[in-house]
Formats: sequence, structure tokens, C-alpha cells
Amino acid sequence: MPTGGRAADTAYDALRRMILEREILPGARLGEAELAQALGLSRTPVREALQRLDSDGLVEVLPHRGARVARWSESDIAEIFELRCLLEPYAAARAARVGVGEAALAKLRGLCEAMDEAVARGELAEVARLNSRFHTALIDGSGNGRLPAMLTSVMHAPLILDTFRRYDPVTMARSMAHHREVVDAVAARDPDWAASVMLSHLRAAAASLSTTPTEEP
Amino acid sequence: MPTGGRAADTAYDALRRMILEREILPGARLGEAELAQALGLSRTPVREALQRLDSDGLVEVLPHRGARVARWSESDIAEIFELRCLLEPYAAARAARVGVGEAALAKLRGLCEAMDEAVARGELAEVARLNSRFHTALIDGSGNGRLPAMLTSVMHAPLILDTFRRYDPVTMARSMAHHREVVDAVAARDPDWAASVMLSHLRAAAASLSTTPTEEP
DNA sequence: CTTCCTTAGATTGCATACAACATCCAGAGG
DNA sequence: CCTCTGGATGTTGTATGCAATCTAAGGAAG
Repeated sequence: MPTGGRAADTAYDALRRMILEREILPGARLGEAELAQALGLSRTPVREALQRLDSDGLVEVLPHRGARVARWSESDIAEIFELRCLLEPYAAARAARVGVGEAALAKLRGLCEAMDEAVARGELAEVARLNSRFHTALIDGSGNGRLPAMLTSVMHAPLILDTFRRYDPVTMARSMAHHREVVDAVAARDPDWAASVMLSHLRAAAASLSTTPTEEP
Repeated sequence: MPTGGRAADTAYDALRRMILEREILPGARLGEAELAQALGLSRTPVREALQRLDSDGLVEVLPHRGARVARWSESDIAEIFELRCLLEPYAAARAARVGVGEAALAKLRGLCEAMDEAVARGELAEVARLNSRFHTALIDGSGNGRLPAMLTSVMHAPLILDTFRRYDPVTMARSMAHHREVVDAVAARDPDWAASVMLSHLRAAAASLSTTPTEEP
């Protein structure tokens, strides 16, 4: 288990997973004592985990009022995509410019293949997870050490919003093609190509989201 | 006092101020018990403050090894400026596009004037403080609610690096002119103008920093 | 003399007890 | 009937004690 020996990490990983897998829904209350008992820990590490999730943008903690799972409005989602459209093409371009290693390229290609297979099997949740790992790997490859921390707050959006469940087959195929093209652009060390494909990728995703508003009744 | 009733906020504000005013130098060790006694608090709120400062990028906490004031390398600074060059022009453009209120414009102009006076009096530390408030106000005016949190991690750089102390009179005057021009561009609701002035402003600052390496002996 | 192991000290991480604050409901007053 | 005040209850915020871990110094073996 990658869960470090610290109880605070255990709590952080567990809560993060539950939120991302939608086991806990946006707006749900997160009582410290309740979570502590459920996880078999004391309130102290749970508190620490909640604060970290707050700075990640996944939960909202209000003074003396406790924590709730973050709920994103339409304009929040728009803001998030604007920032991704700014930062991720930059990350892709930087990865292409500095030249990512062969091992990283192989990893990215492997994720693309795994995504194709998951799409073929119809496992959309798995697609979403792999997609997150793909974007994270690319951002790590950018070589800018501050970028990952900045983007964690906005990278969770596709998972929670269930983006891929709204894709029709054509859009889905295009999204997967974008992934492979980004890797090719990075491998070719062409920053402009990488940035422009990534921008297309994100704008297409944003378009799909805005045409299919929110799903909840 | 704007310090909220919570002890954790007191500790956070105090530590943040000490780091930004360079009362505590980069690399210095931050023992929890020591800080708790110095601030007249217990270790619990101090711990919380250190974790928040960690996610702000101002301190580094290592598991079981405690916290130190963050120390930035040359490449760290370069990365920070790359991100600012990406995000702050966007913020300025967005502020111009959405149209910031008359009150916010007055505040920005007031800060420009205060900076001019501080420059005339030679109070460079005060210039740095006002400069931070100026950029923060503009970012707040962008209307993107996620931008402030993202930029706090990189906005502290000028304060800690003592940017303005390295400016010659000509560069300083140009920097102040940039500020006023950004406000004019926002008031004119010209996004491209605002973005391009902001980019010039940041690139000039980055150039000054790279020509004058680090100062410490 | 160097290297490795052991052990003592100090510090962080966690659990628990207590204090402060917010929410909610009951009941008096208008 | 509505509004406002007061306490009861539960939650968050803080303090403190104990356990786990890291660092450093000292001694033994090579």
C-alpha cells in the first residue's frame, strides 16, 4: 500500500478517494468525530487531512462550522477550465521543450493504450482515472516543480464531474486521439504543436460540458 | 486587530509576516514547541499554521523532520516567474473584460500613488508591500475565484527576494509607470492592452532579477 | 583511522480532555 | 401569528500527555 505510515496520510488518501469516486457527494457534511470513528483514527489526523483537502479545493472548511465537500457552480467550472486552458498547454509545451525521458514517454503511451482498452470495455470510471494519471504525468514532465501543486486544485474536476459519461462515441474517440497526439508532439519536441493539441483537447472537453449542463435532478 | 479570534490564524499571520519581513531567513528551522512558546500558544495551532504556510509555499515541512523556511533556487525563481507571466496577464485581461468597479479602480490608483510617495521617500520595504497589495487587488478584480489561491504561492517572491532593492532609478520609474498603465488599460476595458502591459511589467522584473543574481555572501 | 552499531536526547505525530463557539428549539413578549 | 431571547446540545478549536521517529554522539570492531 502506498499509504505512508502517517495516520494523516491515511485519512487524506481515504477521503480524497471517497470524494473522487463520488462515494461522498458534493455538499455533504464532514464531521470530524464521525470520520475519525469511521477511519479508526482520532480527530487530529482527520483535521489535518481536511485542511489539506481544503487547500486542494476538494472540501470547504468554515470556521467553527466544519467541513463540507466542495460544490462547484457553473461559473466555477468555467473558471477552472480557463485556468487549465492556460496552464496545461504551457505544461505540454515545456515538456516538449525540455525533452522528457524515454521512460516517461513509454509511461504516457502505456496510459493511452490502457485508456483505449478501458473505453472498449465501457469502463468509464477507469477511463477517468487513467485520464487523470495521464494529465498528471504530463504536468510532472513539464519540469516546473510548482505546476503540479497548482493544478491539483483544478485537475480533479473531470473525475467529479463525470466528464466521460457525457461523451458520445465520436467525442470520446477524438479525446483519445488528442492524448496520443500530445505524446507524439512531445516526443517530436515541438512545443507549439504540443500546446495547441492540448488546448484543443481542453476546449473540446469544455464544449461537451457546457452543452450538457448539470445532470442532477 | 484583523487577527481573527482563532489562535491558528494568529500563528499563521505572525509567522507569515515574520517570513515576509525577513525576520526569519530562508532555511531557518521552525520548531513547533519553540514557536508555540514564543507566540504564547500551544503546539496545535502552530502546527496548523505551519501546514497552511507549507501549502502556500513559504515553508517546507518534512515528515518527522519538522519545518524550515522555504529556500528558493535560481530555477525555482525562474519557474515562479514563468507562472506569473502566464497567470497575471490573464488576470489583468479578465479584469478589463469583466469590468472592475469604480471603487476597485480608485483603490488601485490609490496604491499607485502611495507607491510613488514611498519611492520618493526611499522606503523600499513599503514599496514592496504596496506592490503586493496592488497585484493582489488586480487578481481579486479578475473575477476568477480560484486565481488568488493559486497565485499566493508565487506572489510572495518579490517580497522575500527584495526585488525593489535591486532596481536602479530608471527601472523603478518604469515599474511604477507599468502599474499606472495597467490601471488605465483596465479602466479602458481593453483586455489585450492590460495583458500586454502586465507581461512587460513581469518580464522587466525577471530581467532585473536575473542580471543581479543572489545577494547573500 | 574509518566504519558501523548502539544508545541517549530531542522533536514530531497522535490521542484524549477540556474550552469556546454555533445551531436549534422552546417559550415569553409584542 | 410573528419575533426575539435564552438555554440545551453538539461541533469545532485548543491544550496537554504519551508514543513513534529522527538525529547525533560515543564506543567497538575492522
